[in-house]
Amino acid sequence: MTDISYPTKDIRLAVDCIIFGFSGSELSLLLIHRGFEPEKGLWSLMGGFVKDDEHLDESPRRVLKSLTGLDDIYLEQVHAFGDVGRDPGGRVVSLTYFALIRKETEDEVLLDEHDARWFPITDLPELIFDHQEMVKSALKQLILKTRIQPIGFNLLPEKFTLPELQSLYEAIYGRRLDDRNFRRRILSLGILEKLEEKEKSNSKKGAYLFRFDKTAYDALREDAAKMNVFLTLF
Amino acid sequence: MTDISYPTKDIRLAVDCIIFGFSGSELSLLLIHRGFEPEKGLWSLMGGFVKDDEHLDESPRRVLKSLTGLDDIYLEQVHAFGDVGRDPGGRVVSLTYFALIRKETEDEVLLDEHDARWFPITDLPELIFDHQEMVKSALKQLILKTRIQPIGFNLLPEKFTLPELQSLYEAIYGRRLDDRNFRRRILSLGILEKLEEKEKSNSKKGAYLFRFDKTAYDALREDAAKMNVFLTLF
DNA sequence: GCAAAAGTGTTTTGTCTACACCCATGA
DNA sequence: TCATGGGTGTAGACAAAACACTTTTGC
Repeated sequence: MTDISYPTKDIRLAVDCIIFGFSGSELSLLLIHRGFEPEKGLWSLMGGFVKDDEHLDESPRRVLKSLTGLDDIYLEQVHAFGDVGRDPGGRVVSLTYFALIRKETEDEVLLDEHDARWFPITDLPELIFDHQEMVKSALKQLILKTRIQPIGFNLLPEKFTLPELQSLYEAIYGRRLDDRNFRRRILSLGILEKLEEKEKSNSKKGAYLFRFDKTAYDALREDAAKMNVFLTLF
Repeated sequence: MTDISYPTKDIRLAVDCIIFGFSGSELSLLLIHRGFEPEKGLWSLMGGFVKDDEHLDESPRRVLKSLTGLDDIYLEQVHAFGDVGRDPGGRVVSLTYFALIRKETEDEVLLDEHDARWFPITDLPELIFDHQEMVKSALKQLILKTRIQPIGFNLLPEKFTLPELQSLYEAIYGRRLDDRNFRRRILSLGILEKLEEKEKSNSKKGAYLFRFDKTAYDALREDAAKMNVFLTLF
């Protein structure tokens, strides 16, 4: 939350966004520099108050649009934080959402205006209030969800290489994966469409580009649902 | 939510509890009969408004205490529901919590006073507002969580038999499990302490009682955490 | 021709599945 | 003695883990 007015003594409802991005081999978070008291100078999640006539899930969309210029962001509600006194300005209950965005699609000018910066998830600055805890729970949810739903693709360009995809999983899970096993596993699911093109910016040989095949995934998921069985992607 | 007053035009924050219980071989939900308009005569989740100076997680505890007389209930926050117009009485954002309680520990008199009744999860009555959706998401979370954390024990007495435990998992997952495989798997984790006593109410031979061994589980979980690896219970 | 990343296969190990019979006891 | 639920073992299928070398090509 960045809004500094706390008009009533009643509970106010805010949203805070944990914005994940990925590039190279690093998972990172978009944070904004807090230019006012309290806790001026620290960093915080992007947030805002929920409007009276606004659908809950619209609220983070509006906030993200204002920060990045982007629509169509993958968003998932994480948790409501409501300790009395968590926000020194009054009783604010904050709903957190994590967002997955494709870095380099965001609007640099808007980011600058908000004094926003990307930080590697492994090296975050000090955050205001309970935002550290919010990040932690969002990351946990991202990890769990990634295992069972193909949401990671929202962090990659539409076309991506297998080494890129592997790096992403490694960044999310925080551990190295065996390339051969990774390939075999992810390809065996049949949810990746191999393209003819190669991406040559990372190597001389070039790596084949793939695209996520939503239709194939939906079929896979339906099969699993029919048998009341758990689907694990990786 | 059962409170019928909506004092302001601003967003009000409520909690609704999805109360799971287990007995025999059935997972069930505790619902209350709605005695006033709108939607009088239907059934609803137990709920209430969050108080101005109340810690969020305290709110469902208070609500549950008033309904069942119980403290020390396993509670987990699920999701915030905030469609504009989801509650015809005003803008109410409702936070849902699922609760796991040991049936037969609850206070019958209080339940009667609230016109509360247990319903099998497979055969629920019509619910008010979006409570159906709330139940669905809570059940989904229960299923997912059960796989990776030993929360099911909160639905069983402290001492339980393996057939009981298996029935519980079957009820939660909604499918039959092989007894031999179930036993092998759950025992191999080493998180159950076998007692000398037998429980004879379900069979002539009697089944050994077990107790959840939290210490062993914590050690197991820590090992998994160290290796950044996923822990699956069943 | 060499450095750097992409791509490929096999063996071993362990885990999950499927499946059928004996045991203990109260009635 | 029989009906009922509790308890056990094994073989085969499958999936995961471990592991090393070849390919391509820009420089």
